[in-house]
Amino acid sequence: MREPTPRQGPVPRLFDSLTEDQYGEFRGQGITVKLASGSYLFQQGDPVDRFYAVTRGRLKLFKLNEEGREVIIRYIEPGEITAAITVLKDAVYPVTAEAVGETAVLAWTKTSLSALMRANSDIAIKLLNIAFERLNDIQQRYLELCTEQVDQRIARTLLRLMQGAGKKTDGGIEIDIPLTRQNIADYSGTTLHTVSRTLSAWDKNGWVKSGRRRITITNPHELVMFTEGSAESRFS
Amino acid sequence: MREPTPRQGPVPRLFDSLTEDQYGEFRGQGITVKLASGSYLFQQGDPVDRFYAVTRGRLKLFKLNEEGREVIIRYIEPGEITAAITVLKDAVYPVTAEAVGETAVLAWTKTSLSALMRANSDIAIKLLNIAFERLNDIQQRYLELCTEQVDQRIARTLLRLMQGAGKKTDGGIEIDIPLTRQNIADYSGTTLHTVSRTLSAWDKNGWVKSGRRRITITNPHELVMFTEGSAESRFS
DNA sequence: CGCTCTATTGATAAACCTCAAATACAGTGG
DNA sequence: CCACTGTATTTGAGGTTTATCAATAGAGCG
Repeated sequence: MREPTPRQGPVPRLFDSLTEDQYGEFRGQGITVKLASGSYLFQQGDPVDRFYAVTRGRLKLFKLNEEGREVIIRYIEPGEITAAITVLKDAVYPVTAEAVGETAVLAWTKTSLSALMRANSDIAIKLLNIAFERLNDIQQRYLELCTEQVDQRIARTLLRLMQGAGKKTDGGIEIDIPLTRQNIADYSGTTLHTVSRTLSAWDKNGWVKSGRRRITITNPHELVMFTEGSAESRFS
Repeated sequence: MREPTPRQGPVPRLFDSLTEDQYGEFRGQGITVKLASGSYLFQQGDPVDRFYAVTRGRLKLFKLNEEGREVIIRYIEPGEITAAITVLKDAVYPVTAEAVGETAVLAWTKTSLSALMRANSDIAIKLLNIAFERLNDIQQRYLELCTEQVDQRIARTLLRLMQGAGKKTDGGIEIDIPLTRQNIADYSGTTLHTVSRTLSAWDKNGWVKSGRRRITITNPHELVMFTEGSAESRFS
């Protein structure tokens, strides 16, 4: 009995505990927003007003420092949510959300989510779970940034992107996001030049194939070995 | 009408929404654990079984990488909680918690916290708030680690420690935690040598006074300016 | 007073960034 | 189909930051 609105994407994991009726009703309260590639859903410093679930495309969440350098916090894939802090308090978004490719999101107001939380206590638990997962992820990456060399971090970045947006092709697993060298640098904590050099080396190695805004991981296993292997197996 | 158990420290902010009776009852279900300085409350990889609030002293939360390098995630001060993920699922601790100085914590079981959450729905909200705060904090530090130079990060580390554990003295604000240069390095993402050199310079500057395991910030204002000032005002 | 842990400081080296220039690529409009 | 344009990528050279290595000095403790 879902489908009071036409199906527009995966059901966000947040709503796993809802019945189809409950989800249908809640979904009906949300507004679909279509975003052109590169447009901002919200920006760092804006007052928080909505809570979002991505249904198509993806969002890049990033922070800018004072000098305008961009650091990518994470990509929000279809079925994932963002800006959940909306429910809790008046705040400002701590990050900017930019659409990567043609993207659609569902947007709900503060009040609508609060009502849902009151009606279904599992939602708060689920939100808490998601928050802890993200805390874990960023803490792990913080560790890596502190202790690992740049090529190891780039390898990890590719594997993470593969995890979230990998598409099996005959040549390997393609990362289904148009990514520039700069984007990968912003995700790995380095510069586009270093990323370019590293990918070139791995291209020759046969670990990845990459072109303009396109990366295919041809040998995920070696890449994993490289992230684990503590520096002895640096490529020659 | 609190005090079914003797008062042993501040009421954790998590419990703000409880009445004194409710808090008293819940507190009665917790067990006080005393920790000698340097002992571990739990370790990275242990199965999660308890949820804790610090009542005296403090906990250092850190992660170790494969080579044994330590990275400090945060300090848990009296009145703060940790290991809240306990309530949610079977997991392993993603960090190690070590007592810094003589430390006391209250420990509750999974079931006891779950019961409280069912009885008082504000607890889940409060937990969510705390999780978001910590997410924010680590994301901000992740940004800083990506974009700032080491002396700027050390300055920020000192200011953060001052915020959490600063004690006004006649000479300035003393950080009331015994910290080695290595500790500060582990919190700033650098080495003890670099920290030592930097603190020496700032000692000559008159910004801080530091000795063995002891740091006093004599000029917080200049230190703040330094974190904001984008590199032009590097000390001579 | 010797032992251990911590801190300081210098010298050296490595990793990586910055700057610069050339090249490749994908559209676009003629 | 092709030249044109803007963006993305590659690659080299050189410099800076910061880690590493090594040696010494100081502080606290039994």
